[in-house]
Amino acid sequence: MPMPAKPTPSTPVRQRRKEARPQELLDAALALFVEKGFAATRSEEVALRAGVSKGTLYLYYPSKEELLKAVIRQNLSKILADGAGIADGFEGPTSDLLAILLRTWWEQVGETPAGGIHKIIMAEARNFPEIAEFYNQEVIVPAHDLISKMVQRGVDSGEFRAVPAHEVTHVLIAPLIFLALHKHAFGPCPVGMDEIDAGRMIETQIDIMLRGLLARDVPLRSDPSKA
Amino acid sequence: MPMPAKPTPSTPVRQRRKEARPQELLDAALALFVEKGFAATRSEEVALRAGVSKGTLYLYYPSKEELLKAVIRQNLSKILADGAGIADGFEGPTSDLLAILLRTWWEQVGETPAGGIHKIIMAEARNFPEIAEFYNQEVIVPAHDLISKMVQRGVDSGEFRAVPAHEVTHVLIAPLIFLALHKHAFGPCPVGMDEIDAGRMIETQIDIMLRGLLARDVPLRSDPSKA
Amino acid sequence: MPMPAKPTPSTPVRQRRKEARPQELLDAALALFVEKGFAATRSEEVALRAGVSKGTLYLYYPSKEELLKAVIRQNLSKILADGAGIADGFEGPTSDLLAILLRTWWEQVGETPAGGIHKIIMAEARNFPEIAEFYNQEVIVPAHDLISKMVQRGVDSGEFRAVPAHEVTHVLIAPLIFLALHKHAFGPCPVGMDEIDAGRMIETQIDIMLRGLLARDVPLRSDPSKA
Amino acid sequence: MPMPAKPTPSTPVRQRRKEARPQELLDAALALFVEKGFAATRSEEVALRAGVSKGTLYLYYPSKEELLKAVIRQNLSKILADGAGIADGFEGPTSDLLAILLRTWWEQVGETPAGGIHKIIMAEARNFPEIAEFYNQEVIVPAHDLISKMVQRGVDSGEFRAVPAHEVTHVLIAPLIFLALHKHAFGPCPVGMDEIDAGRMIETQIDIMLRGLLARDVPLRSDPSKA
DNA sequence: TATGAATGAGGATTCATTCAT
DNA sequence: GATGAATGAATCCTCATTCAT
Repeated sequence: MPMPAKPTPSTPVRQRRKEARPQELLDAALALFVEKGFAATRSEEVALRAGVSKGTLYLYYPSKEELLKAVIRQNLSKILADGAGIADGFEGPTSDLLAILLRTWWEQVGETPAGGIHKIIMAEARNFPEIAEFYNQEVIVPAHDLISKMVQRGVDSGEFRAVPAHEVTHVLIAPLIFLALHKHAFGPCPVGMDEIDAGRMIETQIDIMLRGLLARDVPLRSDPSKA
Repeated sequence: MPMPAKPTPSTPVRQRRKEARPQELLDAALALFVEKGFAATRSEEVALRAGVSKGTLYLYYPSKEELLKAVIRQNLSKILADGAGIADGFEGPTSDLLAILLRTWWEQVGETPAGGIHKIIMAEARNFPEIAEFYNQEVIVPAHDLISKMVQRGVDSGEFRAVPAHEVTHVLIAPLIFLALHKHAFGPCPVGMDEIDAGRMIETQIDIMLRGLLARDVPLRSDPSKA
Repeated sequence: MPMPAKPTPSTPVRQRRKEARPQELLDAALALFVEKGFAATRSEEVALRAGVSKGTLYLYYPSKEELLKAVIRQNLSKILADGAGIADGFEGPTSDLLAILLRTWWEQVGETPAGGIHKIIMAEARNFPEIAEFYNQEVIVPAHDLISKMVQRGVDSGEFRAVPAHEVTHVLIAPLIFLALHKHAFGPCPVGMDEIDAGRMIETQIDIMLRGLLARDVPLRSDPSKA
Repeated sequence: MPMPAKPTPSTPVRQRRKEARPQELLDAALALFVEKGFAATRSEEVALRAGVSKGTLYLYYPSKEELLKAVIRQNLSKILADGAGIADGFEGPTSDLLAILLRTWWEQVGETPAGGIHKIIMAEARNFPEIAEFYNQEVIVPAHDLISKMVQRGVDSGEFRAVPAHEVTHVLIAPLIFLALHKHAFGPCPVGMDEIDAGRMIETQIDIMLRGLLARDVPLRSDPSKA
C-alpha cells in the first residue's frame, strides 16, 4: 500500500490528535465557561467546540468539575509565571516596575481568555469552595505577595509614602480585575455597553496611583500625558 | 384556631403577609442568587426561604428568569437613589465629596445584599443580554455620569490635575466593585480566603487616589492617616 | 361550584392517590426487578407500570438503589411474620409442623411476587453488599433459626434421629428456594422449560425428608401417598 | 527486545497466545459474569482480565450478548460430560451411585466457576429466553433424565420405595443448586453471611434423602455418621 | 491481527413549571 | 389565593461498539 508523502514517520495522525485533545478541550472549556458560566455550559457543547463528541470529553476528564479544575490549573501557571518573571531582577524605580507589571498583566492575561477565569471563580466560588481555595492559594496569594513586596520596597526606599502595603496592593490590583471582569462579562455585548478603553484606563490608573504613592516632589519617569 | 388579639385593626395579618409576599420573594431570591448563582438556585429554595410554597412563587413571577429580572430591577432603584442624594447640593471641595460618596456607597450598598447584584449581573450578563443592557442603562451609566461630573468639576475648578474624567471615574469605582464582588463571591468562605478589611482599603484608596488627583501643593482635608 | 355527590369528605382523590403511590411503586418495582433484574430495569419502566411518570418515582424514592432496598424491606416483614406466626404455639409432632411450614411458605411467599426477591438478591448481592448483608440479617438468619430450632426440638424429643440441625435446615430449605428461583427465573417462559409441579415436589420432599429424619419405626401422620 | 530462548520449537509464544485467546476470554467472561452479573460487567473489564484490549474482544465475539452465549455453551459440555461419565457402567446399589454423583458434581462443577453459570442463567433467563431454552435442553433436561432414571431404577429394583421419580429428582438436585447459587452469589462476602459448609451439607442431604428413599429395613452402605 | 481513540444511544437524576385540590 | 403532587425536558455520564492505524 503506497504511503502519502511525508506522513512524519514518528507520530501518526491519530496520535497527534490524541496529544492535542486535552489542549483543545481546555481551550474550548475556558472559552465557554467564561462566556456562559460553568453551570450553564453543557459538557457536550465543550466537546463539540473542541471538535469531538460528548464521550471523548470524558476520555480525558472524568467530570465537568474536573474539567473546570484542569482549566484553572493549566492557566494558572501562565498567569503566575508572567508576574514573577518580570519582577525578578528588575533594577530601577519601583514605580516603573509597578507600571510595567500592570500593563503587562493586562496584555498577557487580562485581555486573553485566561483573564476570564476570574469571572468563573467569582461566580462559582461558593458552590465549589475547593476550587476557590485552590485559586486563592495558587493565584491570589502569590500575586498579592508579589505586588505587596514591591510596594513595601518602594516605601522602604523612600520612593513611596508610608502607606499600608497590603491595602495599597488591593487598590492597585482592583482596577485590573475590574477591567478583566468587565471585558469578559459584557465583552461582545451587542448593545452599547460602555466599551471601556482598557489601555487608557490603565495609564490613568498608573498616573494617579503612582503619583498618589510617591513621596512628594519625586517626579515620575513614565510620562502619563502620552496616554 | 385562636387568633392573637387585634393584630392592628386595619390590616389583618394574612393581608399584610399577602402584600409583603413579592418583597419577601425578591429578598429571598436576591440572597440566594447572590450566594449560589442564578442557575444553581432552585426555585423551590427561593419559595421556602420566603416562607411560601413552590407554587406560590409562580403566582407572583411567571418564571425564574422573570424573577431574576424583578430582583435586579427592584434593587436598582435603591442603588441609584443613594448616589444622587448624596451629591445633590454638596458644597465644598470635590475631593471631600468623592471621599464621602465612596464611603457611603460601600456602607449603603456594597456591604448589603444589593452589593451582590454586581456578582449576579457579571455572571449572567452574557446569558441575559437584555438584563445586562438594562443594568448598564439604569445603573452603570448614571453612576458613571455622577462621578464623572464631579471629577470634571474638580478639574475645572483647578482642584484636580488635568486628568481624563472618564477613565478616572473607572479607576475610582473599580476598587469598590472589586470589594463588593470579593465579599459576595468569597464572603463566608470557611477557609483562609484573605478577608479584606474593606474600611481600611477604602480609606487607603481615598488617600492615594485623591492625592494622585489633586493639583500639587493642595493639602487634603480628610486626614487619611487615621485609617 | 357544585360538588359531585359523596366525594368522601375526609380524603380527597389527590390525597388518596398520594398515599397509595409508595405501595404502587413498590409493587411495580418488585415485579420488574424480579422479571428483568435490577440493573436491566429502567426506572422509568417502574414509574410507568405504577401509572406515574419518571419524576414521580423520585418524589418517593431518592434513587433506584433506595427503591430496591425499600422493596426488599417492605416484603421482608411479610415473609418473616408468616413463619413465626405458624410456629408459635404449635402443639404436635415436629414433622407435622415442618410439613405445614414448608407448604405454607410456598403458598404465602414462594409463589407470590415476594418469592422473587431471592432472585434479585442472588443476582445483585455482590454488587450491593449492603443489601446482601441486610437480607442475610433480616431474612436468612431468622428463617434459618426458626427451622433449625424445630429440627433440634425433633431431635431432642426423640422424634428425629440425631442429625445436625444446621445442615438439615439447609437441606430442608433448599428445595423451596430452588422452586422459587426456578419459578421466577423461568416462570412464564414461552418455550417448554420444564414446568415443575411445585405442589407435588413439595409433598415429595416432605415425604422423603421427614421419613429420612424420623427415628425408625415412627409412622408419619401426614400421608404422603395423597400427593 | 530479547526473547527467552526456544519457547517450544513448534508453536511460538505469540501463536499459542493467539490460539488460547478465545478460551482466555471465555474464562474471564465467566468469572466476571458470575461475580458481577451480565449487565454490570463492562466488556472492557473482560478484555483486560484476559490480557487483551477492548477491540480484540470484538474480534472473537461480535457482541457482549454473543459472548455470554459462548460462555454458557462452552461450559455446558463440561457440565454434561461429568454426570454421564460417572453413571455409565456403575454396578451396585443405586443409593451408592446417587451419593457418588452428588458428591462428584459438587467437586467437579458446583465449586468451580462453572457452578456459577446457574447464577447467570437464573439472573438473565427472562432477558435471554433463547439462552434459557438452550440451557434447559442442553443441561437441565439431560441432567434430570440421568438422575431420574437412576431413581426409577432404584424403585424398580425394590431398593427404593414407590416414589415419583420426577419429583424426587428435583428434590435431590435442589440442594446442590442451592449450594452453588449461594456460593457464587454471596461467596467472598466480607461480612458474616453464613458460610455454609458444603461438604457437611451434602453428606447430611445424602444421609437423610437416601434414608427417606430406601424401602424399609434396608441399611445404608455409606455411613453418614462420619460427616 | 491488535489496539485504543472515538462515537453516540441510553439511562439515572434534577428541576422549572403546571394544575387539581 | 395557596399548595405540593405530578410532569417531562434537559443534562450528566456510561459503555457497547466501531474503525483508522
